Parts: sequence; C-alpha cells; structure tokens
Amino acid sequence: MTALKKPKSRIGEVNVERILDAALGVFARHGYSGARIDQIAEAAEMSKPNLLYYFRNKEELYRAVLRRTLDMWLGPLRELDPAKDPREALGNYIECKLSYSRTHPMASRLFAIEIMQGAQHLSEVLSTELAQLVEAKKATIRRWIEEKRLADIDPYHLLFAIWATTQHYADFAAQIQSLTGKDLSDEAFFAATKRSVTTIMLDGLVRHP
Amino acid sequence: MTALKKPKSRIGEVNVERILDAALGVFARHGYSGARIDQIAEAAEMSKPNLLYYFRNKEELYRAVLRRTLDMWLGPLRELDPAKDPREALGNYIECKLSYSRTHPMASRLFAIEIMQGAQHLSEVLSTELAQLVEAKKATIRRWIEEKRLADIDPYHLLFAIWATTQHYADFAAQIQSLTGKDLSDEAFFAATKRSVTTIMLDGLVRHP
DNA sequence: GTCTATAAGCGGATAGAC
DNA sequence: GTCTATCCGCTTATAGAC
Repeated sequence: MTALKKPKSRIGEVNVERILDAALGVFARHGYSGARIDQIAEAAEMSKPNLLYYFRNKEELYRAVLRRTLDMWLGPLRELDPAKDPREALGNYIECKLSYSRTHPMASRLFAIEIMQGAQHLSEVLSTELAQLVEAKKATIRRWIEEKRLADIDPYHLLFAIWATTQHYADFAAQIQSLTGKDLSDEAFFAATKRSVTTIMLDGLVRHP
Repeated sequence: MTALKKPKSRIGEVNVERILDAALGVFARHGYSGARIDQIAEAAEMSKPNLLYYFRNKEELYRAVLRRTLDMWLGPLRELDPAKDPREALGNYIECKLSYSRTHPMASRLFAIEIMQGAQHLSEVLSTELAQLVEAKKATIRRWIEEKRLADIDPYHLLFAIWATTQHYADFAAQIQSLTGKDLSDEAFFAATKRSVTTIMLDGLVRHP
C-alpha cells in the first residue's frame, strides 16, 4: 500500500532515484531552507504532490539525500592503506579525494554547508562512524611517524589539511572559477591541481638545501 | 528625515552596529534564506519593524553585512610582504589567516556559504578586487620561485592551499569539535594547529633523507 | 501512482499610533 | 525612533478525484 522509503515497484524505485538526484542539486545550491520542493519536483520532472507521495516531507527528503551520499563521502578514507608506503598511500588518498571533488562537487558542497551550519543532521554520524574511522587511521599515521617515514605531525591536523585542500576545489569552485576561469572538469586543470596539491602536502613549499 | 544607510544620530549608529553584529551571527548560521528577520531583531534586542526602519529589507541587510566584513576578509593577503623571506612571509600569512579563523569564525563561514551557493552577491568583488589582489601576489610568489627559494608551484594553487587549510578551522569547526572536542578558541589547540599547518605547508609531510 | 485544488501557516513588509 | 497590529504572498503539505 504505502511505497514510502521501500518502494516495491520498479517505477517507484526509479522515481525515488530521480527525486534524490534532483534534491542533491537543489539542496547543495540553496541550502535546506532555501530549497523549494516544487523546484526539486520540477528538476525531477514530477508534480509536487507526487514527490510528497514518496517523501513525507522536506526534512525526510533532506535526510535521505544526506544518507545516500554518506558512504561515498566516507569511502576514500577507508581505503587509506597502512601496508603501503606513506608517500604512496597519502598520494593515493589525495588523488582519490580530488577525483571525488571533480565528479561529485555537489555532494561535497552539500556536506560542507550542512557542517558549516552546525551539522545538526550529521552530528550523530560525525561522532560515531567518522570518529571511529578517524581513530583507526590515526593509528596508521602514528606508525608511519614512529618509523620516521612521516613528519612528526598530529594525525588530526594531517587529515584536516588533506580534507581542506582537496574539498576546497569543489566547495569554493565559484571563487576558483572567478579567479582562474577553470574548474576540475577541465582535464588539464585537474592534472595541474593534483600535481600542485600533492607537492605542497607531501614535499612542502620551502626548498630545503 | 530618512536615517537609512547614513544615520545622523548617535543612537542610530549604535543600532545599525547592533543589527549588523546580530545579522552576521544569524546569516552565518542559517544562510541567507534560512535567516529570519525577527531572529536577527531579537538578537539585536529590537523589534522587527524597528530593524526594518534601518534596513529597507532583508537583501539590503545581507549586502551590508557582507560589505562590512569584506575588508577584514581581504586584509591578510594585502600584508603578504615580497621583501621578506618566503618562509617568514608565508608563515606570517598562515598565522594571520589562522588568527582570523579564531577571532572571526562567523565571518569566515558567511563568506564560505555565500561562495558555495554560487557567490551571487560576491561575484563582482571576486572578479575585481580579489582578482587584482591575487594578480599582484602572483608576481611576488613567482619571484620567490625564480630565486629558487620556493618550490615550483603554480601561485594559484599555493594560495588556494593556504586559504583552504586555514579557513577550514573556522568553516568546519563543528566537525573538528566533534572529532577532537576542541576549537581554535582553546589556546593550546590554536598553538598546535598553527605549528602543524605551518609545518605541513612549508616543510611537507614526507621526510626527505 | 499521479493529478488539480486547496488548506494552513509562516515570514517579510507596512500602517499608523505614540 | 519605536511600538502593536496586520496584511499579503509564498511554500509546505493534504484532500480527494482519476
């Protein structure tokens, strides 16, 4: 009878996907309160009441969008491989995060806006899932440092620096576009960005004699 | 007669300041469309119609808040001193930006949200004032590189990396608070952050033999 | 499952007394 | 300059036919 959250029919599933895709775009662009349901409905090529047949209300839709993009958001960090050389492992991680900023800039901005506005819908996730994951990776980073293969840096700040520099190209794309005329969808700009970010993070800016 | 924008009386000026302070907090927390005028009025200890006596409408108030925080936002980059050693000059710049993230986190988030949502009220500034400033600083950075005192990095990406890492502590404070339990208002955490960010940016992560 | 029509309520903005 | 009261448009959400 009710198709909410667990649509049984094929057509229902397709519609839910269409709605979630459309909602990601509108929420990332306008924030939660700025987003309009009929705007999302229009983007999903659907009437507003029809959309509200699948999602009880705006809040439920917003949470669903966050949840759906969450795994993708947490994914790259899980891959950080303790067995590898730190240079290679961190290089991979940076490349992975940067690719994510290129292919999913709206997801990045969605989370960024949510966190900047207090992370009210994410605080649960941050203090459980992400905290656990970060705790595990801290151990990896500490080992590299003990083995003298990495500078003596607090693992938190290392992770923050990588997150900040890589996500910046998605989150602040408007500013970067305004200054350079380009964004990560430009193949050459993406390659140059990858090279620069990797060099800065791993080798640092100042030449050592 | 009209006190709008140019209040003649002392009491008017004081009220305008109170409103702008309150508005910064509410806009930074909820974004433009999420912000409520009566919420700002309440924070400014004033009735809603009274607030609208000083600012014709919400849009005008928002623009006034952006304009007032703009100089502070552009300030640190102006100070980047070509005469200094790059290590010292960039170190100063990082410290300056980080201090700004500590003392004005709401201003940082206001601009971040504005840019992430398309920078519609800032595009003028970005492509004129900021672009000019960045152009000037690019020359400084290029000189340092030519003198072999700096790694061969595109100046744009260097600036982006510094902006990203330093502003991150203001913009993503909720996430950092959730993971570390601290923010930059903690004196020890601020000192550790400054040390870590400086080391990562200037010296890099990977130990060179 | 999808639509048209509409209820319900919020929030920006104004009128007008003081 | 500041207030109370109020208007009006806009947006969410529902009712009910198909």
